[in-house]
Amino acid sequence: MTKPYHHGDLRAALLAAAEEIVNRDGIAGLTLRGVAREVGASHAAPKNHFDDLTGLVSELAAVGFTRFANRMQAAAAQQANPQDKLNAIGRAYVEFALADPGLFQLMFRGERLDKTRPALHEAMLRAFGTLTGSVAATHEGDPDAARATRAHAARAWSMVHGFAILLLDDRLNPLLDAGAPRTDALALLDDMLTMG
Amino acid sequence: MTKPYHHGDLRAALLAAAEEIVNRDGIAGLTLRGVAREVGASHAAPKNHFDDLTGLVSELAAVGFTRFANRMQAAAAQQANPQDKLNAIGRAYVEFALADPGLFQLMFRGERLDKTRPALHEAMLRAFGTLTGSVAATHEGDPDAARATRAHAARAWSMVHGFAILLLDDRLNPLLDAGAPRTDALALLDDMLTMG
DNA sequence: GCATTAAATTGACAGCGTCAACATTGCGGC
DNA sequence: GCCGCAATGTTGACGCTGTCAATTTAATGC
Repeated sequence: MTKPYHHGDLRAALLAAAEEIVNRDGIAGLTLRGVAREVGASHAAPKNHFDDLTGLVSELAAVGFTRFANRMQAAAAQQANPQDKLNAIGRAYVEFALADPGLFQLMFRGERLDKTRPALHEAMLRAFGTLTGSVAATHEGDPDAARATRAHAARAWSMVHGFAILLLDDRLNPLLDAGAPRTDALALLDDMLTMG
Repeated sequence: MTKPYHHGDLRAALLAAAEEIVNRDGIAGLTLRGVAREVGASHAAPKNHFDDLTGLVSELAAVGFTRFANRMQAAAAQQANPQDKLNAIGRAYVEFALADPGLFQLMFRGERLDKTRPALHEAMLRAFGTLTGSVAATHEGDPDAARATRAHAARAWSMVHGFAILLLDDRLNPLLDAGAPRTDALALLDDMLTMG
């Protein structure tokens, strides 16, 4: 907690400002100079903490994936049997996307991400491991467990991810109640998760 | 076929160049000036045919969605029963994404798309209508058809879309055969589509 | 207390999207 | 067949962006 140099933990301030901007103005509105401006620093200040825009975006994505993994684990912990845990993770997945839409989209924008950064790589492993691990738990004692688990994990993950992405991009509107699309979306997700 | 003005259908040439660039260099490499440069026009030439970058991107997305819809319809036409048609559409969905990755990602990048453009709006309706219509065909005579169809459509669409997106972003690598990820991905998709 | 190193600023550069002013080309009316 | 007009394309400028090099400021290590 050593009060650092000139500003007072500029690195954390930049990350916080970046998250606020991306959730408010979308990814297109997230700019290196804009973030610096927001915290009252010079336009090149971020260079010392993150090398370039890819660095800032990647570190912010790491923060996002860590929180993402925590949410999913917390949701799973409130359920008893494996299938309920998996459904709770799916719900947490979509709820995270709805709560922090800009951050969520940034986390899955591969082109501006350096996945070899340790913080990001580790956070991604933890988030995806939570999901795939929960799928594997529903296949205990299954004869052809390996193959079934792989397909099941890919299906569960693709389903909730596709739903979240399409939802954030207003692509599912034709299927949703025009009056309350947000809450209806979660109802629709429940139908998807619990149908045959 | 009237040979137009100075260039010779500059509009079509710009769209073709844009598609080549986006599939080669990714979305980040698609620039208004770069497209103009590619076809030997001045940097502001695109303004006459598309108002701005959003216009060019939207018209290119319209081209993409039209081709996308055609591929899905052609795939469905080769199958007899409704369930096979739906699976064929899912396969065509992912194969399109793999064949034209840049174009596919651009088509689902809502922030740079003007969905009110007639060409884009119509092409999107046709593509998504193909998919949801095929789902509805599997629920003929179903008692609670409306609700079941909605959830089924959302699930099928989310599944193939999430799979395509995660695949293009190298997110599914942990689940894929490292030796031949592309072909293995289609095998995994088949497992997903045909599992219980 | 001083040298060294980290942190932050300043100024510059090229590339970008966009706009306004201008030049060129092809078309329809006579 | 010519002429005015509208469509098409070019040029130049503006502010914005990311990035780099040079410089200044502040905190740390000895």
